[in-house]
Amino acid sequence: MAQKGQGSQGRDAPFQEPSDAVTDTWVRLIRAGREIAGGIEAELKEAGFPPLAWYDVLLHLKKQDEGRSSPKAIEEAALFEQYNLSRLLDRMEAEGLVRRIPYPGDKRRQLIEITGEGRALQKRMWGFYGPAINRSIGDRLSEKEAVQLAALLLKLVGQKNDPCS
Amino acid sequence: MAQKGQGSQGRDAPFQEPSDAVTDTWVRLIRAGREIAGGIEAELKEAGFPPLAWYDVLLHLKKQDEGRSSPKAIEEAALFEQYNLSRLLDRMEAEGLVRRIPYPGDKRRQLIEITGEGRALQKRMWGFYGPAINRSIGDRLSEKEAVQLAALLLKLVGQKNDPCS
DNA sequence: TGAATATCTATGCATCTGCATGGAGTTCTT
DNA sequence: AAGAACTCCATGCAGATGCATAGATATTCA
Repeated sequence: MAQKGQGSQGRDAPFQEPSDAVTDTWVRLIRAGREIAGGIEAELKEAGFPPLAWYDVLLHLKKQDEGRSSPKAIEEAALFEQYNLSRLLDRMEAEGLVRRIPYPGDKRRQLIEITGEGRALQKRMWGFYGPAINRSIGDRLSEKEAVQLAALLLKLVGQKNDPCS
Repeated sequence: MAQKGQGSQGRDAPFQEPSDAVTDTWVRLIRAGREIAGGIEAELKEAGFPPLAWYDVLLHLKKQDEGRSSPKAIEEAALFEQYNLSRLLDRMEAEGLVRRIPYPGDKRRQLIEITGEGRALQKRMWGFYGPAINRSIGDRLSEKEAVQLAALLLKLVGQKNDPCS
Protein backbone atom coordinates (compact mmCIF):
# COMPACT_ATOMS: atom_id res chain seq x y z
CA MET A 1 0.00 0.00 0.00
CA ALA A 2 1.00 3.45 0.10
CA GLN A 3 2.84 5.43 -2.33
CA LYS A 4 4.59 8.40 -1.02
CA GLY A 5 4.48 11.11 -3.58
CA GLN A 6 4.00 13.88 -1.13
CA GLY A 7 5.99 16.95 -1.82
CA SER A 8 9.57 17.43 -0.96
CA GLN A 9 9.87 19.14 2.31
CA GLY A 10 13.49 19.94 2.81
CA ARG A 11 13.60 18.70 6.36
CA ASP A 12 16.47 16.51 7.29
CA ALA A 13 14.60 13.28 7.19
CA PRO A 14 16.45 10.08 7.84
CA PHE A 15 15.23 8.83 4.53
CA GLN A 16 14.19 10.95 1.66
CA GLU A 17 11.72 8.99 -0.38
CA PRO A 18 11.76 9.99 -4.04
CA SER A 19 8.51 11.40 -5.37
CA ASP A 20 6.61 9.48 -8.01
CA ALA A 21 7.73 11.91 -10.67
CA VAL A 22 11.35 11.46 -9.71
CA THR A 23 11.04 7.70 -9.69
CA ASP A 24 9.28 7.69 -13.03
CA THR A 25 11.94 9.92 -14.45
CA TRP A 26 14.64 7.61 -13.23
CA VAL A 27 13.02 4.47 -14.55
CA ARG A 28 12.21 5.93 -17.91
CA LEU A 29 15.58 7.56 -18.28
CA ILE A 30 17.33 4.26 -17.86
CA ARG A 31 14.85 2.36 -19.88
CA ALA A 32 14.76 4.79 -22.77
CA GLY A 33 18.52 4.92 -22.87
CA ARG A 34 18.86 1.17 -22.88
CA GLU A 35 16.13 0.57 -25.41
CA ILE A 36 17.25 3.19 -27.86
CA ALA A 37 20.94 2.54 -27.53
CA GLY A 38 20.35 -1.18 -27.71
CA GLY A 39 18.29 -0.83 -30.84
CA ILE A 40 20.82 1.40 -32.53
CA GLU A 41 23.72 -0.86 -31.55
CA ALA A 42 21.86 -3.77 -33.05
CA GLU A 43 21.24 -1.93 -36.29
CA LEU A 44 24.83 -0.89 -36.59
CA LYS A 45 26.07 -4.35 -35.87
CA GLU A 46 23.74 -5.84 -38.39
CA ALA A 47 25.12 -3.46 -40.98
CA GLY A 48 28.59 -4.75 -40.13
CA PHE A 49 29.73 -1.82 -38.06
CA PRO A 50 31.59 -1.84 -34.75
CA PRO A 51 29.94 -0.80 -31.48
CA LEU A 52 28.94 2.73 -30.64
CA ALA A 53 31.90 3.15 -28.33
CA TRP A 54 34.14 3.06 -31.36
CA TYR A 55 32.09 5.77 -32.96
CA ASP A 56 32.39 7.92 -29.88
CA VAL A 57 36.15 7.70 -30.03
CA LEU A 58 36.29 8.39 -33.74
CA LEU A 59 33.97 11.36 -33.51
CA HIS A 60 35.83 12.84 -30.60
CA LEU A 61 39.13 12.56 -32.45
CA LYS A 62 37.72 13.91 -35.64
CA LYS A 63 36.56 17.02 -33.88
CA GLN A 64 39.92 17.72 -32.36
CA ASP A 65 42.52 19.81 -34.05
CA GLU A 66 44.51 17.56 -36.39
CA GLY A 67 42.38 14.65 -35.31
CA ARG A 68 44.46 14.16 -32.19
CA SER A 69 43.67 13.76 -28.55
CA SER A 70 45.00 11.94 -25.53
CA PRO A 71 43.44 8.88 -23.92
CA LYS A 72 42.80 10.89 -20.80
CA ALA A 73 40.82 13.44 -22.75
CA ILE A 74 38.86 10.77 -24.55
CA GLU A 75 37.98 9.12 -21.29
CA GLU A 76 36.51 12.29 -19.96
CA ALA A 77 34.70 13.17 -23.13
CA ALA A 78 33.11 9.80 -23.61
CA LEU A 79 32.89 8.48 -20.06
CA PHE A 80 35.22 5.57 -20.54
CA GLU A 81 37.08 3.74 -17.83
CA GLN A 82 40.78 4.10 -18.26
CA TYR A 83 41.63 0.42 -18.53
CA ASN A 84 38.72 -0.06 -20.84
CA LEU A 85 39.76 2.66 -23.22
CA SER A 86 43.31 1.44 -23.22
CA ARG A 87 42.20 -1.86 -24.62
CA LEU A 88 39.63 -0.37 -26.96
CA LEU A 89 42.40 1.70 -28.49
CA ASP A 90 44.43 -1.46 -28.93
CA ARG A 91 41.65 -2.92 -31.00
CA MET A 92 41.08 0.23 -32.97
CA GLU A 93 44.74 0.58 -33.67
CA ALA A 94 44.86 -3.01 -34.82
CA GLU A 95 42.10 -2.15 -37.28
CA GLY A 96 44.03 0.82 -38.53
CA LEU A 97 41.47 3.36 -37.36
CA VAL A 98 43.74 5.25 -34.99
CA ARG A 99 47.43 5.54 -34.40
CA ARG A 100 49.34 6.08 -31.16
CA ILE A 101 52.03 8.69 -31.31
CA PRO A 102 54.26 10.17 -28.62
CA TYR A 103 53.02 13.09 -26.62
CA PRO A 104 55.43 15.98 -26.94
CA GLY A 105 56.83 16.98 -23.60
CA ASP A 106 55.40 14.17 -21.48
CA LYS A 107 56.54 10.64 -22.01
CA ARG A 108 53.88 9.18 -19.79
CA ARG A 109 51.19 10.34 -22.11
CA GLN A 110 50.41 9.65 -25.71
CA LEU A 111 48.47 11.15 -28.52
CA ILE A 112 45.86 9.22 -30.37
CA GLU A 113 45.45 10.26 -33.94
CA ILE A 114 42.59 9.29 -36.19
CA THR A 115 43.64 7.81 -39.51
CA GLY A 116 42.06 8.35 -42.90
CA GLU A 117 40.44 4.99 -42.51
CA GLY A 118 39.10 6.08 -39.14
CA ARG A 119 37.58 9.19 -40.63
CA ALA A 120 36.02 7.19 -43.40
CA LEU A 121 34.48 4.73 -40.99
CA GLN A 122 33.07 7.51 -38.84
CA LYS A 123 31.43 8.95 -41.91
CA ARG A 124 29.97 5.66 -43.02
CA MET A 125 28.70 4.97 -39.53
CA TRP A 126 27.00 8.32 -39.37
CA GLY A 127 25.08 7.33 -42.45
CA PHE A 128 23.35 4.70 -40.33
CA TYR A 129 23.59 6.30 -36.98
CA GLY A 130 22.03 9.63 -37.84
CA PRO A 131 18.88 8.18 -39.36
CA ALA A 132 18.65 5.70 -36.50
CA ILE A 133 18.67 8.54 -33.99
CA ASN A 134 16.03 10.25 -36.00
CA ARG A 135 13.81 7.23 -35.99
CA SER A 136 14.23 6.69 -32.27
CA ILE A 137 13.91 10.26 -31.15
CA GLY A 138 13.11 12.64 -33.97
CA ASP A 139 10.07 10.69 -35.03
CA ARG A 140 8.66 10.48 -31.54
CA LEU A 141 8.96 14.09 -30.52
CA SER A 142 8.07 17.38 -32.08
CA GLU A 143 10.94 19.75 -32.51
CA LYS A 144 9.63 21.77 -29.63
CA GLU A 145 9.47 18.75 -27.39
CA ALA A 146 12.98 17.77 -28.36
CA VAL A 147 14.25 21.19 -27.39
CA GLN A 148 12.43 20.95 -24.09
CA LEU A 149 13.67 17.46 -23.39
CA ALA A 150 17.24 18.34 -24.23
CA ALA A 151 17.03 21.27 -21.83
CA LEU A 152 15.69 19.17 -19.00
CA LEU A 153 18.26 16.46 -19.52
CA LEU A 154 20.97 19.05 -19.42
CA LYS A 155 20.03 19.71 -15.84
CA LEU A 156 20.80 16.15 -14.95
CA VAL A 157 24.16 16.04 -16.54
CA GLY A 158 27.40 17.83 -16.07
CA GLN A 159 27.91 19.36 -12.67
CA LYS A 160 29.78 16.91 -10.57
CA ASN A 161 27.81 15.35 -7.82
CA ASP A 162 29.73 16.32 -4.76
CA PRO A 163 27.54 16.25 -1.71
CA CYS A 164 30.06 17.66 0.73
CA SER A 165 27.30 18.86 3.00
CA MET B 1 36.27 -5.62 -40.26
CA ALA B 2 33.92 -6.55 -43.00
CA GLN B 3 31.58 -3.92 -44.13
CA LYS B 4 28.30 -4.49 -45.76
CA GLY B 5 28.09 -3.47 -49.36
CA GLN B 6 26.09 -0.40 -50.06
CA GLY B 7 28.16 2.43 -48.75
CA SER B 8 26.75 5.88 -48.99
CA GLN B 9 30.19 7.07 -49.82
CA GLY B 10 30.47 10.08 -51.96
CA ARG B 11 27.10 10.24 -53.49
CA ASP B 12 24.16 12.01 -52.06
CA ALA B 13 21.79 9.68 -50.37
CA PRO B 14 18.39 10.46 -48.94
CA PHE B 15 19.88 11.02 -45.57
CA GLN B 16 17.85 12.45 -42.81
CA GLU B 17 20.16 14.49 -40.67
CA PRO B 18 18.96 14.76 -37.07
CA SER B 19 18.22 18.27 -35.87
CA ASP B 20 20.42 19.78 -33.20
CA ALA B 21 17.72 19.31 -30.62
CA VAL B 22 17.40 15.64 -31.47
CA THR B 23 21.13 15.13 -31.36
CA ASP B 24 21.43 16.96 -28.06
CA THR B 25 18.62 14.90 -26.66
CA TRP B 26 20.33 11.72 -27.72
CA VAL B 27 23.71 12.65 -26.35
CA ARG B 28 22.36 13.87 -23.05
CA LEU B 29 20.00 10.97 -22.65
CA ILE B 30 22.87 8.54 -22.90
CA ARG B 31 25.22 10.61 -20.85
CA ALA B 32 22.76 11.32 -18.08
CA GLY B 33 21.81 7.68 -17.91
CA ARG B 34 25.40 6.53 -17.72
CA GLU B 35 26.49 9.16 -15.25
CA ILE B 36 23.63 8.72 -12.89
CA ALA B 37 23.46 4.97 -13.09
CA GLY B 38 27.21 4.75 -12.78
CA GLY B 39 27.21 6.96 -9.74
CA ILE B 40 24.46 5.06 -8.06
CA GLU B 41 26.07 1.72 -8.83
CA ALA B 42 29.26 2.95 -7.31
CA GLU B 43 27.52 4.12 -4.15
CA LEU B 44 25.73 0.84 -3.76
CA LYS B 45 28.85 -1.13 -4.31
CA GLU B 46 30.75 0.94 -1.85
CA ALA B 47 28.07 0.21 0.68
CA GLY B 48 28.61 -3.47 0.03
CA PHE B 49 25.54 -4.07 -2.09
CA PRO B 50 25.27 -6.04 -5.31
CA PRO B 51 24.68 -4.35 -8.67
CA LEU B 52 21.46 -2.66 -9.65
CA ALA B 53 20.48 -5.56 -11.88
CA TRP B 54 20.02 -7.62 -8.75
CA TYR B 55 17.78 -4.98 -7.32
CA ASP B 56 15.69 -4.95 -10.47
CA VAL B 57 15.11 -8.65 -10.18
CA LEU B 58 14.30 -8.49 -6.49
CA LEU B 59 11.90 -5.61 -6.90
CA HIS B 60 10.14 -7.24 -9.78
CA LEU B 61 9.68 -10.43 -7.81
CA LYS B 62 8.57 -8.65 -4.71
CA LYS B 63 5.81 -6.93 -6.62
CA GLN B 64 4.45 -10.14 -8.05
CA ASP B 65 1.83 -12.15 -6.34
CA GLU B 66 3.52 -14.47 -3.83
CA GLY B 67 6.86 -13.04 -4.92
CA ARG B 68 7.00 -15.32 -7.92
CA SER B 69 7.64 -14.79 -11.58
CA SER B 70 9.20 -16.61 -14.49
CA PRO B 71 12.56 -15.83 -16.06
CA LYS B 72 10.83 -14.91 -19.27
CA ALA B 73 8.71 -12.35 -17.50
CA ILE B 74 11.69 -10.92 -15.68
CA GLU B 75 13.59 -10.55 -18.91
CA GLU B 76 10.84 -8.52 -20.43
CA ALA B 77 10.26 -6.40 -17.39
CA ALA B 78 13.88 -5.52 -16.84
CA LEU B 79 15.34 -5.77 -20.33
CA PHE B 80 17.66 -8.64 -19.63
CA GLU B 81 19.13 -10.95 -22.19
CA GLN B 82 17.99 -14.48 -21.67
CA TYR B 83 21.41 -16.06 -21.18
CA ASN B 84 22.41 -13.23 -18.97
CA LEU B 85 19.46 -13.58 -16.67
CA SER B 86 19.88 -17.31 -16.50
CA ARG B 87 23.30 -16.86 -14.98
CA LEU B 88 22.32 -13.93 -12.83
CA LEU B 89 19.67 -16.13 -11.28
CA ASP B 90 22.33 -18.76 -10.65
CA ARG B 91 24.29 -16.25 -8.63
CA MET B 92 21.28 -14.94 -6.80
CA GLU B 93 20.14 -18.41 -5.99
CA ALA B 94 23.60 -19.23 -4.69
CA GLU B 95 23.27 -16.23 -2.40
CA GLY B 96 19.94 -17.45 -1.16
CA LEU B 97 18.02 -14.46 -2.52
CA VAL B 98 15.77 -16.38 -4.85
CA ARG B 99 14.70 -19.94 -5.32
CA ARG B 100 13.87 -21.85 -8.50
CA ILE B 101 10.74 -23.89 -8.31
CA PRO B 102 8.87 -25.88 -10.95
CA TYR B 103 6.31 -24.16 -13.09
CA PRO B 104 2.98 -25.87 -12.76
CA GLY B 105 1.79 -27.17 -16.09
CA ASP B 106 4.89 -26.47 -18.16
CA LYS B 107 8.06 -28.29 -17.42
CA ARG B 108 10.14 -26.12 -19.72
CA ARG B 109 9.51 -23.13 -17.57
CA GLN B 110 10.24 -22.36 -14.00
CA LEU B 111 9.15 -20.03 -11.31
CA ILE B 112 11.55 -17.81 -9.52
CA GLU B 113 10.54 -17.03 -6.00
CA ILE B 114 12.03 -14.34 -3.84
CA THR B 115 13.18 -15.54 -0.42
CA GLY B 116 12.90 -13.73 2.87
CA GLU B 117 16.53 -12.89 2.55
CA GLY B 118 15.85 -11.49 -0.90
CA ARG B 119 13.07 -9.29 0.42
CA ALA B 120 15.29 -8.06 3.19
CA LEU B 121 18.07 -7.19 0.79
CA GLN B 122 15.72 -5.31 -1.49
CA LYS B 123 14.57 -3.27 1.43
CA ARG B 124 18.07 -2.48 2.63
CA MET B 125 19.13 -1.54 -0.86
CA TRP B 126 16.22 0.82 -1.23
CA GLY B 127 17.50 2.64 1.79
CA PHE B 128 20.50 3.66 -0.27
CA TYR B 129 18.98 3.60 -3.68
CA GLY B 130 16.05 5.88 -2.98
CA PRO B 131 18.11 8.71 -1.53
CA ALA B 132 20.65 8.28 -4.31
CA ILE B 133 17.95 8.76 -6.92
CA ASN B 134 16.80 11.80 -5.06
CA ARG B 135 20.25 13.31 -5.04
CA SER B 136 20.77 12.62 -8.72
CA ILE B 137 17.38 13.67 -9.97
CA GLY B 138 15.17 15.08 -7.27
CA ASP B 139 17.69 17.66 -6.21
CA ARG B 140 18.30 18.87 -9.72
CA LEU B 141 14.75 19.31 -10.86
CA SER B 142 11.68 20.95 -9.45
CA GLU B 143 8.72 18.68 -9.00
CA LYS B 144 7.12 20.29 -12.01
CA GLU B 145 10.17 19.72 -14.13
CA ALA B 146 10.34 16.12 -13.03
CA VAL B 147 6.75 15.58 -14.09
CA GLN B 148 7.48 17.18 -17.42
CA LEU B 149 10.64 15.18 -17.96
CA ALA B 150 8.97 11.93 -17.04
CA ALA B 151 6.23 12.68 -19.55
CA LEU B 152 8.66 13.44 -22.35
CA LEU B 153 10.72 10.35 -21.65
CA LEU B 154 7.61 8.26 -21.77
CA LYS B 155 7.26 9.18 -25.41
CA LEU B 156 10.60 7.65 -26.15
CA VAL B 157 10.01 4.39 -24.47
CA GLY B 158 8.03 1.45 -25.70
CA GLN B 159 4.39 1.99 -24.95
CA LYS B 160 4.20 -0.70 -22.36
CA ASN B 161 4.01 0.17 -18.75
CA ASP B 162 7.03 -1.01 -16.93
CA PRO B 163 6.57 -2.58 -13.55
CA CYS B 164 10.22 -2.82 -12.73
CA SER B 165 12.79 -0.61 -11.13
C1' DT C 1 68.45 17.42 -4.72
C1' DG C 2 66.30 13.30 -3.49
C1' DA C 3 62.46 10.99 -1.84
C1' DA C 4 57.75 10.79 -1.56
C1' DT C 5 53.73 11.50 -4.11
C1' DA C 6 50.92 12.01 -8.15
C1' DT C 7 49.80 11.18 -13.03
C1' DC C 8 49.17 8.44 -17.14
C1' DT C 9 48.77 4.15 -19.47
C1' DA C 10 49.14 -0.98 -19.61
C1' DT C 11 48.14 -5.64 -18.06
C1' DG C 12 47.20 -10.19 -15.25
C1' DC C 13 43.41 -12.25 -13.50
C1' DA C 14 38.84 -13.22 -12.31
C1' DT C 15 34.29 -12.30 -13.67
C1' DC C 16 30.71 -11.08 -16.78
C1' DT C 17 28.67 -10.76 -21.38
C1' DG C 18 27.48 -12.08 -26.16
C1' DC C 19 26.74 -15.60 -29.29
C1' DA C 20 25.75 -19.94 -30.85
C1' DT C 21 23.97 -24.02 -29.67
C1' DG C 22 21.89 -27.84 -27.02
C1' DG C 23 18.42 -30.31 -24.50
C1' DA C 24 13.97 -30.68 -22.75
C1' DG C 25 9.16 -29.84 -23.26
C1' DT C 26 5.14 -27.96 -25.81
C1' DT C 27 2.26 -26.74 -29.78
C1' DC C 28 1.16 -27.09 -34.52
C1' DT C 29 0.41 -29.68 -38.85
C1' DT C 30 -1.07 -33.08 -41.47
C1' DA D 1 -0.43 -39.67 -33.49
C1' DA D 2 4.19 -38.75 -35.54
C1' DG D 3 7.06 -35.36 -36.74
C1' DA D 4 8.13 -30.61 -37.51
C1' DA D 5 8.41 -26.32 -35.51
C1' DC D 6 8.53 -23.58 -31.69
C1' DT D 7 9.38 -22.05 -26.73
C1' DC D 8 12.04 -21.89 -22.59
C1' DC D 9 16.13 -22.29 -20.14
C1' DA D 10 21.14 -23.72 -19.75
C1' DT D 11 25.97 -23.72 -21.15
C1' DG D 12 30.70 -23.86 -23.77
C1' DC D 13 33.52 -20.70 -25.59
C1' DA D 14 35.48 -16.41 -26.98
C1' DG D 15 35.83 -11.86 -26.06
C1' DA D 16 34.95 -7.75 -23.06
C1' DT D 17 34.92 -5.66 -18.51
C1' DG D 18 36.22 -4.56 -13.66
C1' DC D 19 39.68 -4.43 -10.38
C1' DA D 20 43.98 -4.16 -8.55
C1' DT D 21 48.43 -3.15 -9.54
C1' DA D 22 52.60 -2.42 -12.24
C1' DG D 23 55.74 0.55 -15.00
C1' DA D 24 57.23 4.67 -16.47
C1' DT D 25 57.44 9.32 -16.09
C1' DA D 26 56.39 14.06 -13.68
C1' DT D 27 55.76 16.98 -9.89
C1' DT D 28 56.01 18.42 -5.16
C1' DC D 29 58.21 19.45 -1.09
C1' DA D 30 61.21 18.85 2.86
